[in-house]
Amino acid sequence: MNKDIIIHWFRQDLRLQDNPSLYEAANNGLVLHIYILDDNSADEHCMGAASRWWLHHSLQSLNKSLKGKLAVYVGDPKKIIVDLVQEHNVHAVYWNRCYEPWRIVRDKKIKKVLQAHNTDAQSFNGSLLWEPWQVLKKDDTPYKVFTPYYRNGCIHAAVPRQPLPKPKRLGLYETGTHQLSIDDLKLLPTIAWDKSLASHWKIGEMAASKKLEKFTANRLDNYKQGRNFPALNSVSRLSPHLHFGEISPNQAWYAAKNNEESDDLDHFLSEMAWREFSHSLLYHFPELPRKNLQSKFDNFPWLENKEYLRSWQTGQTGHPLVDAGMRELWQTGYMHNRVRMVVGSFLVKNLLLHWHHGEKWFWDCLLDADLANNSASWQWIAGCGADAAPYFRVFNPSTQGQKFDPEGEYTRRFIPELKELPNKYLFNPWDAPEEILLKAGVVLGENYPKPIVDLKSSRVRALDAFQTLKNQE
DNA sequence: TGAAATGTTGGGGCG
DNA sequence: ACGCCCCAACATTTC
Repeated sequence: MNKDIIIHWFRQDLRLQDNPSLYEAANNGLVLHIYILDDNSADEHCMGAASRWWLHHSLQSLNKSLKGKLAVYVGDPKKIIVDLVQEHNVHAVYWNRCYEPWRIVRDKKIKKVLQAHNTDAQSFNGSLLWEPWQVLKKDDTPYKVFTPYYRNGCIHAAVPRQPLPKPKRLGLYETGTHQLSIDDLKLLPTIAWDKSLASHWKIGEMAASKKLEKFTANRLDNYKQGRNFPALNSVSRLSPHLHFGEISPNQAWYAAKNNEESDDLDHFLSEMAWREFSHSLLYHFPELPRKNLQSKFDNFPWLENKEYLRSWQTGQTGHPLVDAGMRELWQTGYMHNRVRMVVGSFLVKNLLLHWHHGEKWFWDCLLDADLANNSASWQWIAGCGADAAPYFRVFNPSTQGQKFDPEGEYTRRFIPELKELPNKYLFNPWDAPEEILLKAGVVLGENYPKPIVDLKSSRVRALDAFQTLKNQE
């Protein structure tokens, strides 16, 4: 009978480096490394299909780093962990905190039960630079505006923890009775739609570290400007790695800081801080994923229109930059941030569909789907969030295309049917003279859709809808 | 981390 | 030389 066994429960921290819980566990005894797939606690925010695909591969990678000793389970974590504690004389269970409201509720219960079993249960900070309860205004209420949150709150809070090394020994303990394999979690899709995803991503801690290294070494110098141009390779694309914890924000923060000071560096750090801000909002406003933070939006006259929604989801709106973004999402599990804003604005404003529809679709399709970031960002673009874009800030997808994809490289990459169309009409093919369309082999309504809404009138319609809220509140 | 409408200014054409 | 108009370029306001 071994009294020194500690469980490290992997959750959104699928890495060995800079893992506070794992570090503590490995320094104090034999470690039983576990992962539990819990599909029943999250209600409508059960993990989406793209995320499950990523998770499968990330677990494979982690298991390899653990020499095949990662024990995986499916079901209720409370029952599974309590059973393990009793069967193996585990004296402590450690994990890194997650901030989804359903997880907070669940984990609190587990902590209580473990304490009742005289088992030490400890949680650590492995996913955020600052804990949401540490960055508060002077009156102890949470910040609702980003700039003071970051400039006053974060910067005056304690500096983020320096990354921890990988533990010297992993203390790999095996239960001996364990049966399930990662394949048994059935995370991969039954129809093989994931082939195109695979060609775009390398998954796992090693790949994440390399990507961070390359980003901070080569590309940070043009980040501030370059991040607006979806055709460029100027953004980090670290978001899925961060979401699954293949890399920690602390690692990214300090890797970036090791470069010389610059506007680009500052901008990258502030983008990292947006991630912190979203998590803080979700923590302090647990209804963020469903409920408008500005309640006057509860009466917004959203449309219900299945055709609109379907066209948006499949990248068939007839507005090239919107369609390019939506097809990028479908094909790669990712969308460039500039384009996320454009498609978001288009859904909520030009199509007048509820932001929940966008939030749901992104949740299912994005490899970096993250409850805090996704909810906060949709509320931001819809105008109903805490520090949101004003509702009347309607993006014009044609103008945005001309500004941020001037050569059409990004748009043509995902809409090959418009490949031959000259730049002048790439973002407004409906204005192109007949002979130019003919020459480019484009037949609107046949091989590329006619626009499902007119930009000018749909913008006016959106502003009118917004006006109806004016008298309230 | 908007875009369109409206206002202002200043240069050039022209009577 | 002058006033007038036009309009591009830029600034400000509004949604």
